[in-house]
Amino acid sequence: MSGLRAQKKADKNRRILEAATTLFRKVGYDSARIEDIAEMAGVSVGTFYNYYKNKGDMLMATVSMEVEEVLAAGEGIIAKKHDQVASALFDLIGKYYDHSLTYLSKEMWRTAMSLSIAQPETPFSKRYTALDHRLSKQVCDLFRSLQDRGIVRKDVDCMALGELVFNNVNMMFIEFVKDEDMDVDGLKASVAKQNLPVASLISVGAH
Amino acid sequence: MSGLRAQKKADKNRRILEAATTLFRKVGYDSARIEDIAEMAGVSVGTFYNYYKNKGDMLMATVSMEVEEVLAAGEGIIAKKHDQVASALFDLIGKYYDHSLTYLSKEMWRTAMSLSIAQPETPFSKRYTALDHRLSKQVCDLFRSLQDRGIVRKDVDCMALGELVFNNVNMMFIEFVKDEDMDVDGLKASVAKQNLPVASLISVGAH
DNA sequence: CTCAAAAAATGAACGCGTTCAATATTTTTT
DNA sequence: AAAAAATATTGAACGCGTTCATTTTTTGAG
Repeated sequence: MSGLRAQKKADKNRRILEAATTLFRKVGYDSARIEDIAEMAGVSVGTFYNYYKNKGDMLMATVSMEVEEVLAAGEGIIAKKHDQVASALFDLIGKYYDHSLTYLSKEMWRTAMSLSIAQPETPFSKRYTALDHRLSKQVCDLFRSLQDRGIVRKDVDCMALGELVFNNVNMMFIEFVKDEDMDVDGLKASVAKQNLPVASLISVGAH
Repeated sequence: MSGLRAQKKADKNRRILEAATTLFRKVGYDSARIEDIAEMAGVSVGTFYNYYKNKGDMLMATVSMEVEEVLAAGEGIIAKKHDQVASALFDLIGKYYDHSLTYLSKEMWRTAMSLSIAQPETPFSKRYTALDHRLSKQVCDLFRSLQDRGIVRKDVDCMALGELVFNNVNMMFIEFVKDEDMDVDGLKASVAKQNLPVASLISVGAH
């Protein structure tokens, strides 16, 4: 039987991933030791490193899942027939933020962001950055969609503005995960306030 | 002589700081081992930890110096009599970026940012965040100053817009330090492009 | 079925940041 | 000036992520 090796491999992969995510959520990323993850998965420490390049790599699976789902949900929001810039932005960004803690804790987000900044040449960082860019592009797409439907002024550079707005969304999310006391509603309110001048200025018919 | 202890202390403090910054710049933050810093400063490893809480704390001294100088320079920019929003922003932000690599390398910036995100409860992170907020406030101040002088429309929320613009400046700086190939001019050009729609929309008399 | 090559698993050892009990130095008290 | 108290220094030891030489398991050819 030639599939025995592949089967064992898939099984171990699953067990390690399961053990890691369980422990990350239970005791936090930092306190979850590789030794513990390996033990819970029923493998040795060395085997862990056969399946994952390092501890941070384990996070990326979860981050990826999280962001992919958010991107899919975002497409649905963009397809809607919004009649206001501010509310369209609020919907899209709200979706991002609402979903953000589904699989990841604030501590896990902090670790992921921290890693992606500290070691930009790693696959981890590159994948993280790529996901960020897709989110950024989605905000641009929303502006363009609104512009096509006559909600946003024709003379606005949607790409530039989308990047600006998304970078603010992202930076505010960093502040959010840095502050254990801040809740999603507070975050959404702050960002909505920051977006308001922009929304009002680019709206057709305003002023 | 009662000052002997204080004198020795100050001397060691200076030697450690000097050794650390020298090594950080020479071999990079990660590769500079505490053991090496201690040896170069002529003290033991334990003594290093008597003077600095941890390795990251050593960075904060440098980051502080860097940002304090930038803030001072920023005040000068704000005091100028600008007649265009776009060019005023370009001046202020350009000053930030031009100064950014004076004392710190990209790697040191990455480490500092990474630490401030990963461990938000540490004094390091709190000081870093406080510096960020002062920079953000300065951008708001610039908008308000332009508004007072009739360059920016009266109905614009300068606070909200300043935060938005600064968060973009900050996020773009993160991308900059993550990419060893990107230069300051490229960074300034990208951010200028992102600011253009905003500058144009809030300018008095435009449209 | 046998055996050699390939693939995978293992855990002891390493590197480095950090801690802490023991030691040394300086200051204060008498 | 001697003893006691306060403060500073030290480096061996610890924790944990990561590596790697060795051992075990699986595979496919003869």
